[in-house]
Amino acid sequence: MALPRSGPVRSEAARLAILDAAVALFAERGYDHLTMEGIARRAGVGKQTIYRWWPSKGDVIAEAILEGRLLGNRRELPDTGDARTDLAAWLTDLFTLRASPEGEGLLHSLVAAAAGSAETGRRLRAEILAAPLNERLSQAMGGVTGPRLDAAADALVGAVILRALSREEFGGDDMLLLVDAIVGPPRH
Amino acid sequence: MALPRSGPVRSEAARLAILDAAVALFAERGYDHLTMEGIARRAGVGKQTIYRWWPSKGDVIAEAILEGRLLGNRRELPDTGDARTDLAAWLTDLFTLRASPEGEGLLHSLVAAAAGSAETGRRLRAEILAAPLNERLSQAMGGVTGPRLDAAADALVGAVILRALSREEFGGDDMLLLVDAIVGPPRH
Amino acid sequence: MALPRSGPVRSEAARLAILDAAVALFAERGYDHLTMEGIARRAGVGKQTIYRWWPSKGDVIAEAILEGRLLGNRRELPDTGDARTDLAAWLTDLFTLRASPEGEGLLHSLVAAAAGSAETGRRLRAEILAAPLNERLSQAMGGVTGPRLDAAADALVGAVILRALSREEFGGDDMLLLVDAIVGPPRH
Amino acid sequence: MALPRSGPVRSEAARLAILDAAVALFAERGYDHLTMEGIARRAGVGKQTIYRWWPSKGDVIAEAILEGRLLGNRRELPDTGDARTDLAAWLTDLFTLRASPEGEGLLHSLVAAAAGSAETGRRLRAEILAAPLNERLSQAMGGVTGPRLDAAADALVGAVILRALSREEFGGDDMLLLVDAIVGPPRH
DNA sequence: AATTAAACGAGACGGTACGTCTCGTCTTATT
DNA sequence: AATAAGACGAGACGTACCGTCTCGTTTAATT
Repeated sequence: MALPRSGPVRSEAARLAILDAAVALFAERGYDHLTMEGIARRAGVGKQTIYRWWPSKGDVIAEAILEGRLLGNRRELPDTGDARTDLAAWLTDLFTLRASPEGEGLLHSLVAAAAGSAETGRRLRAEILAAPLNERLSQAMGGVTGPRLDAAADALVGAVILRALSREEFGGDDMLLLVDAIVGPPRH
Repeated sequence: MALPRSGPVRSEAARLAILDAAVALFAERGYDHLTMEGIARRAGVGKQTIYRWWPSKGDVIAEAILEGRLLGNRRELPDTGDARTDLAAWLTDLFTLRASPEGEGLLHSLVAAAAGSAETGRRLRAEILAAPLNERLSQAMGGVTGPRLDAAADALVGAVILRALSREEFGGDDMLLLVDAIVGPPRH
Repeated sequence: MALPRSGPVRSEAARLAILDAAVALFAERGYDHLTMEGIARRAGVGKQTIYRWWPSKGDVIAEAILEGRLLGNRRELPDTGDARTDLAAWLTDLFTLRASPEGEGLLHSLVAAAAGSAETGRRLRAEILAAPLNERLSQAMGGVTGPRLDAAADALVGAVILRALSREEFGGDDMLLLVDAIVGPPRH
Repeated sequence: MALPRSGPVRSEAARLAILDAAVALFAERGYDHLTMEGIARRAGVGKQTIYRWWPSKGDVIAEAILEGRLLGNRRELPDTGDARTDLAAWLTDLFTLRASPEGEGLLHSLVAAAAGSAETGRRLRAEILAAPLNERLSQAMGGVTGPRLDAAADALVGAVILRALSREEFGGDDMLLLVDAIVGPPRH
């Protein structure tokens, strides 16, 4: 039971303004040009109001991910009936996140954020590996679940991240190859 | 034809002192506490001497990786005769890189460096996925080479990186499961 | 005619807690480390309770002076029969106010408070130049009163303040010399 | 003998810009609205450049006083032949320093600065009590010098400061009375 | 007794300034 | 010409207070 306390209550308007500002700046300039001061300025908020609720910029971003503000609808897989091509298409979409107009690319920024903040790391993986992927992947692998499925999901997404980090190109054929390597070759 | 030039030539002593200092600070405090100023101080070198030869701290680290100063002998796989357990052991070793005494863990720092610097990203993957891994993996997969082998290598290493980023635990059994998922189940 | 009003009246307990806290912090850390927030914290009082009754920290201190909490019994002169040495002793006592264990010295703090707040300035002079000094000084000067006496009193106290501000030393002999300069030389 | 050092030398342009800015802001807004940040902004200088050479705003102001930028020609006494009226006129001029267009008055600010900074206190007294006053005062008192003269000078200036602090009015007649009290009555 | 309204404690809010740290550039004297 | 040293303008860091503004609770005088 929470002990009641008098006094003003946390301002939801400020919270939203901060997350909005953080997301906008993150998209525009990337994670490591993101500053607490910049967020406060853009949000029209005192710095202390950010520090009061989040210990670091990483945790602000983590909360934004949790609310689905950074990945948008990228979490949902297409459904053409062919799980193999659906998975490849979704991975390609994830991969191309890395190229954003200015800044270092959203995917690199997410990875940088994850590297710097435990909470962001946890949430990023949880978001990306959300239900839709697991479900479809499980189907494609003949109903596998548990650690075996987790390993496959991590391998799929991890490979994409690794190639994005290395600035390797990754064509549609490569993506199909990757899916096959993990899901198994197409059955005739 | 090289145009002749008078005056002193680049100081190898300074170059080494800078790389040594960068590596030491990187290991002690992690990538994002690493500063140009700190490197110069520790190396006993003017800041300009760093800026003259490297555009950013990411590129200093990239050169250190290239010279094998950051991963040490972690590039070499054990050889017990059983490729499956050798690969799992090597991946576990890579994964445990993430826990360093202080700072954020070497693996997180390497990932942060890779996210922030194209050159570091390229070199990091090239280093980790060096010949030893490819060779052994190829053997374990029955002589596969080319894009098919690359996909498997990326999946293996990518999965480890993703779990490290998410601060997920990753036991020896999980690692074997992962290897099996990609290499294929153990043949009797 | 006061318009009648329901509701609680001003809390004397809060008023005293605030003045106590202000005096304690003033003595410990000096006028310019004194903060409204610190007073509220120490007094166990909401900030608004201070702002409701005083417009600034200077006015809180002014009220504390008015109630004799800052100068204590320093307002009273010794009485040895010899007005000349009594005055010198009292001035020396005032001067040594300037050396307090920590902080900038009570006298400097009082002067800073007076410089920053009109009300404090008025009260400080009124307090220091209170009846006892005027009476004794008048006697020593052969019954002079009015502007002539005021000028002498201001000269005496002002000289001490000026030397305190300049961190000049001021020995007992100097103090006698000062008294003589204003009161006139000792009559045989 | 100073040990030789390579590297850039202190920028005189920056030093002057800082002192100019400090003096301007001091005059416009008073000592306690004076901020390091404001000085840096106005001077077009990094904050570190101020902190590199002065530990506090008090010391910046102290240096400005030392260079005669704050009191201007107020240090010089008029010379009408009558020392008594010259002294009174000069004291009146000093007193009216306290009324500046906006802010708290230059004299209050100087006193606040002196209360907060030992160096400023020392320099302020040295500046105000400079040679011209001492010389004229000595003449008016029949050639007195040494501690006896110092006491008189401190009494004169101290009385003016005390009345300024207390926001007491101080007319020309009062000033003559003060001079007489210390210098002695006019000889016929 | 019930109503009403202000005083209270607590503390969140948008701000400003603090003093420190690092950035990348520029200026010295030395080698 | 490259170096070690480090001053410079710039600006972010995380903290401390400012003065204002809710909150929910407590306390009186008025109904």
